[in-house]
Amino acid sequence: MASRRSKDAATPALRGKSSARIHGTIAHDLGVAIVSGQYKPGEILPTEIEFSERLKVSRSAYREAVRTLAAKGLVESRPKTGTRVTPEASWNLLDPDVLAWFFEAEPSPALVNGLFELRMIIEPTAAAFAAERRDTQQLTRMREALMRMERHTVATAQGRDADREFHAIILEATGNPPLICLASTIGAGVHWTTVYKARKDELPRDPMPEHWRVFDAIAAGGPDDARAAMEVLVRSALKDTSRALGRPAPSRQARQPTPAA
Amino acid sequence: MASRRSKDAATPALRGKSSARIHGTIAHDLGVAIVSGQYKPGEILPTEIEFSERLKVSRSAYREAVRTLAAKGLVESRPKTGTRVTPEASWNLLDPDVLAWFFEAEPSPALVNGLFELRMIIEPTAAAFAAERRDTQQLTRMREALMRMERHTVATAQGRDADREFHAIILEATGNPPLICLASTIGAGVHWTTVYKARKDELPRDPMPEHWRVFDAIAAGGPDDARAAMEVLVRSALKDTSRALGRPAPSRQARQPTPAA
DNA sequence: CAGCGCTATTTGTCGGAGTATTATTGGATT
DNA sequence: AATCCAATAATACTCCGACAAATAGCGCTG
Repeated sequence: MASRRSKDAATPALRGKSSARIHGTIAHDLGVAIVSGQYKPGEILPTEIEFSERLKVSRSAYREAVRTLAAKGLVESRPKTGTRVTPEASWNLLDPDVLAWFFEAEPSPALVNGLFELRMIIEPTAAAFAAERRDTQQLTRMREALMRMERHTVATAQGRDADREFHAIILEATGNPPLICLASTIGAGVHWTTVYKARKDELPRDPMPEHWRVFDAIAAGGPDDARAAMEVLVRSALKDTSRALGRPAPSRQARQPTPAA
Repeated sequence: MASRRSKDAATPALRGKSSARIHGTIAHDLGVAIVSGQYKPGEILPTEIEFSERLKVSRSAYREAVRTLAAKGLVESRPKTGTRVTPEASWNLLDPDVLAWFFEAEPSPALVNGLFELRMIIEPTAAAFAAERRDTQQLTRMREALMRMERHTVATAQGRDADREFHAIILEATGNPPLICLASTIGAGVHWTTVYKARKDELPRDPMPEHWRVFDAIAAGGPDDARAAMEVLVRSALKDTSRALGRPAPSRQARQPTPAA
């Protein structure tokens, strides 16, 4: 797939954040190209001079983009050798940007399945911790998030945001810094739950009762109840999506890394 | 051959390992300064020109270092405003470098405690998955790691490396990409288990029997046994260190009911 | 008082020149 | 023949100086 930034700087969709900068867009585009397999692990990118000229940007901007990717473990630069795509094992999957880049294309079933397993591992215990440690303000924010989710439904972007926020506040309420950092990872799993469910079922089951049960248990300060309620929630989410995952996704055959001149 | 690891921590000019590049050392030093609280969240760094001159490096090199830190969520740069240290919530704690920077100074008890809780959450289930999914080669590597750990003991750096490797192979054997990425995080927890244990107990308990029991269960393909054995292992590690941390062990059974109304 | 354009400041981008590092090669040595 | 070592060449790394773009804050204007 050719890069969308042709010779003329069209600046199509504004990413909203700081991606307006050139080094940011290069990092984004190159990052997506790498995680989508367009550049494979072990492969060596063109030299800085050649690639920056091809992209019509200065070497400085290109180098800063590569520095960003190197910080996330996607590439490794050394003199004489060049800049090489690192093996997937060293990619920092937990980085919010890397995860987002994965989901910009259709993510691999292994990754989506891994995220669900991670939810199953993390969230019940996190809910139990949250039941013991949450403060009243967090409780209020959880309630508001669920009410927003109920009002907008998960069919809308606002409803899905509220869903993610509810799960994020639970992690925040654990007071555990590493767990809090997993919010974006868990959030990605939560998001794709609804995507797969909407794709598969014409009449999706209402997710609100399960969510309210988790909330009630956390509000009541019952860690065991919270754990059980969250287990039910995640398990049903897993069930909703496992069939969608069992079926092979629309196959996209291996494409050559055509260096479109 | 083994002469490369003459890392002197007190050599400002000579950074060990592969970060001989200037932008790498600047990123490292600034990163450590930030996570250790020398620059606090919300604070604005000196301008690029001033800081790069103070550090006696070019603006380009300094900018690349900042780009690395921004990729890890530690800072945020905007024209006119400058480069600001972001709130801790947006720091990517799961990034191996960030975690290492934390541990270069004495990490906060909240972080260390959080890592142990994370181990408690992740590792038992990971061991169960590993018992079902490991291949024979991974089994061999686990055995070799444990034998190295036994030979060198955790009093040596080699023994501790072998310990971390054993836990990493278990995560790898789950086949779950996000879990595999957590290896460095879990590894940090494993490492600090031994540090705190050595600091507290004059005659540390032998960790090998527990490790071998986990291995045997994984080798036998018994997920429930593996989970139980790993729970014993992590729980005793948690017990060893909770006193050193000066916090009551967060065992949820012994935990008192919620103080919140 | 509110809105709005101006300005100053800071990061962002650019091009070029020279340096440091290192994979490779080929020759000298054993 | 195999091994070691020095020269080589390719590449990223560093530095410099200038200009462009963005924007927070201020002062002007209505």
